[in-house]
Order: sequence, then structure tokens, then C-alpha cells
Amino acid sequence: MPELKPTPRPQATKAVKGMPDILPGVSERWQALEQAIRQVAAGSGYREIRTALMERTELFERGVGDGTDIVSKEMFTFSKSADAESAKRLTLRPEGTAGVVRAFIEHGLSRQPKPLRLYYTGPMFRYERPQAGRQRQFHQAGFELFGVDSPSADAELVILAKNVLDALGVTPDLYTLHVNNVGDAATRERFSGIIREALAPHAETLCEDCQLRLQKNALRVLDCKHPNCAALHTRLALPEQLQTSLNGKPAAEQYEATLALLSALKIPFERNPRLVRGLDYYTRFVFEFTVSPSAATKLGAQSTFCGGGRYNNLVSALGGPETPAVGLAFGLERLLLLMPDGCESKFAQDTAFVASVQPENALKLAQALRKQTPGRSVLVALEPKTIGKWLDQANKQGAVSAYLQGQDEAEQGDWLLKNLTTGQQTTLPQTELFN
RNA sequence: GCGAGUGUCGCCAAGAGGUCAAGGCCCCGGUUUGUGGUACCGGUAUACGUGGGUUCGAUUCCCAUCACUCGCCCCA
Repeated sequence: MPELKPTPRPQATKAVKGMPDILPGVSERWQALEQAIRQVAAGSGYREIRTALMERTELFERGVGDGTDIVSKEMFTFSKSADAESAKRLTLRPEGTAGVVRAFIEHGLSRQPKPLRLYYTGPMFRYERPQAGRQRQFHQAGFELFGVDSPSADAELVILAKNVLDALGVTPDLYTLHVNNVGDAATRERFSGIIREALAPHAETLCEDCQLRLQKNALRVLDCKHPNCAALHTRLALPEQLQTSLNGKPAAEQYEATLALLSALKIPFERNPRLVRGLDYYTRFVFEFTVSPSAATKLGAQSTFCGGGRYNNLVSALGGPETPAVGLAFGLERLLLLMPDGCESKFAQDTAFVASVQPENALKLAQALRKQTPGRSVLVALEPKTIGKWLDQANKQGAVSAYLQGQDEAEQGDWLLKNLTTGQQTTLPQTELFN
């Protein structure tokens, strides 16, 4: 007989870069996080909206802005047909607001009583280099408030964010709230003008990125971290110039009123005139939660875990009726890193183990126990074993109690109930368990 | 897109230019047949990222490449 060669095992397929699996042990933490978000949402009357993971590419180009980094170089875009005219191109959503607004317009949600409060949670996709606190498939939870342009509406979003953090046990010493006013659409134009004018004479001292930004997206120059650039802005008092240019405008009044509300609610914040969000749709009030230096290492090089602001022109820009709106989004992976250890323990379940020499008996008892105590995990032994083996298995599976039926008990119609923590055990007649 | 670091079984981890590459954890089984979590014994595994080169010989040296991680950038 020729020796048989073992058949080679086929090569395993690996996960896509930047798209990690969430395994048991960690998924409980995600559940705790999602539950807190849903509770907070419900507590303020926000209702869930679920939109598709894919949208027409055009939506993001128009909504987020094709000059932004997100749209110009971070989107997963593809199409079925090779000759792909632009209308057929699809993109995995890089953020949530554009899709929500699209749905808002498409389904006539603008006709619903105002204000309309919506929230969403789910995966987003951005083609970036993965690193600590940053993945290509990552998750966001966002809140959107449509139809009201007022300080209270602005404040409500900040309060929501605060409530989520409180619910998760993320304490105020771990973060800072930054706020700014980026003005209305027209003001943004003027801002860009002011920045270009002010920096034109110094163009060659700016970093390469800023020289580019100056033309494409002048506002973004403001939050450049390059030492030369930052110093230049300070010397020219650029951020202050912009804020003063807003004086007397409605946007400025509303901004101050919003901040007054935050103070009244005892929510501390820092004015940050350099704060510029990377998405083009923001107007007026914008804010960001960043980790405080004491907790900075938790997020690696990332610092912002929540950002948002008002976007009064987005709905109309995407073809809907003129509708003011405010929103915010949390980066869930980052939030997860800030959550204290053990906050998922409330999901730890009381687990029972059921085994019988008669498979039918075990399945029946398990069903009865599940009905008696919803929420408890009832594990059924799936293979015939000895009492000792079953106990061993029950223990390894994390059970705290075991219902066992060996040959003797089966004949008597009894069950052995053992507490795996104390070791105490009692014999119970079948009838007592099934009531 | 650019920089840096790392790559030995599912996880952690030792190792020298030269017998069929330690150990620990996990998993499975056993220690006289129906009582676990400890202890002891035993078992499973295409494990030296991949491709070249140097060498009589490389997992150990060199080159390339890939993957992962971290950072720049950008954002949540």
C-alpha cells in the first residue's frame, strides 16, 4: 500500500485591513455602549433611523463637500459596470449625516411635526491608515435635530453628548468641550476671504499642506498644527479677526445665548476660535469633545471622540426645503477606549447548566427554565457524559448552577440541583421544576 | 501617500549557523466505572510571515517583499 499523503488544508482568508472582528469578551462592552446610547436617545425623544450603508457617491460630494479630505481621498467608491457614469457610482458611507438628510428629504420627513429628533448608530467607512483609535470600518452614533434654529436646540445636542458620557461612566475630568462659531454660509465665504488676504503675503512660510488648503478649503488652515503656521496665525490674530467680524450678526447672538445656556446647566466649555470642522456643511455653532491630557494615552494619537454642530444649509443644498438642523456624532471605538473597565458587567448573565441521560428531558427542562426566568442563560448538555464530566463542563462554561439527571434520577423523575459556587446540592422532583 | 517598529503553535514566550525548535496558557483525554473548579499524568497542532541570496548547512546572517502595530496627515 502506498502511503497516503495528508490532504493539505486550504489557505485561510484573512480579514480586510482596518476592518477588525469584534469577538465575545469585547462585544459585551459594545452592547453596554449601545444600550447606553439608546437609553439616552429615548430619554430625550430621539427615534432611531437606519439608512443604507451605501449611497450614491454624489450625495457625499454635495453634502460633505468634495473639497474635504473625506471625500477627496478617504472614500470607498466603486461601481458594478466598468464604464460607470457618475450617477451609478456608489460609496460606502464615510459618515452618517448625509444619509439621514437624504432620507429626511426623500420620505418627506420635513412634513412631520417640528422638531424632528433622530438618532442612528452603525458602521462607517473611511480609507485611512489604521492606527490606535482609527479603523477603516469604524462605528458612529449620531443625533440629529431638524427644524429648529435656537440656542436651546444647540444646547440640547451638547446635553445629549453629556448624558451619553455620564451614562457610560466617562467622567468630566477625562474630557474637554471645545466650542466655536463658524458663522453662516455667507460668513464662511468672508472668512475664507479674510484668511486668504491675511496669509497671502506669507504664503511661502506656510507648510505645504496649508498652501494647498489656502486655495481649496481656506478655513482648514486655521487648525493646522504645524508650528510655523500656528505661530503665524497667532501673530496675525487670525482667529480673533474672524470672531470680531461676526460681531452684531445673528449668528453671534445665538452663539452667546447657547453658551449662556451651557453655563446655566453647569456644563463647562472652552471657546476655541481655531476649531474648524472638517466637513463643509457646518454653520454657526460647532463643538468637539476631546480627551483631556491626563487621559490622552487612552486614544493613542487621536483626541476627538465626539463632534458636531449646526448645519442650516445642508437640507436645502441636497434638494430639500430650507430646514435648520443641528447634529453630533460619537466615534464609538474611541468612546469604548474611554469607558471604565467593568462597565459591561451588568450584562454578565446568571448561567444555568442542564444535563440528562434522556436528551428530551434536558431540552424540556431548559425550555421551562428559560420561560421562568427570561434573561438567564440556560445551557444544555449536548452529549452524553458522566456526572463528573458534565460538572466539569458546566464549570468551564461559566455556569453557577447545574440541573443534572443521571440514570437513577431519570427513573425516579427527579433532578439534582447543584450550586456550583457553594457545592450544595438538593434533589427535586420533576413536578416542582416545571410549575 | 510618507515615516518608524515588530513578525517562532489559537495566546504568551525561549532559542543557537548544524540531531526530527524549549516552556507556559488554552483545548482534549486520563488518575477504577455517578460529583466539577485544585493537583498529577498524557495528548492534539502545515509554529520560525513570504521570496531570493551567502554558506557544506539557515528559523538564526544579508537583501527584497508582505502583514501587523505605532506615528504624520485627516477625522469620530
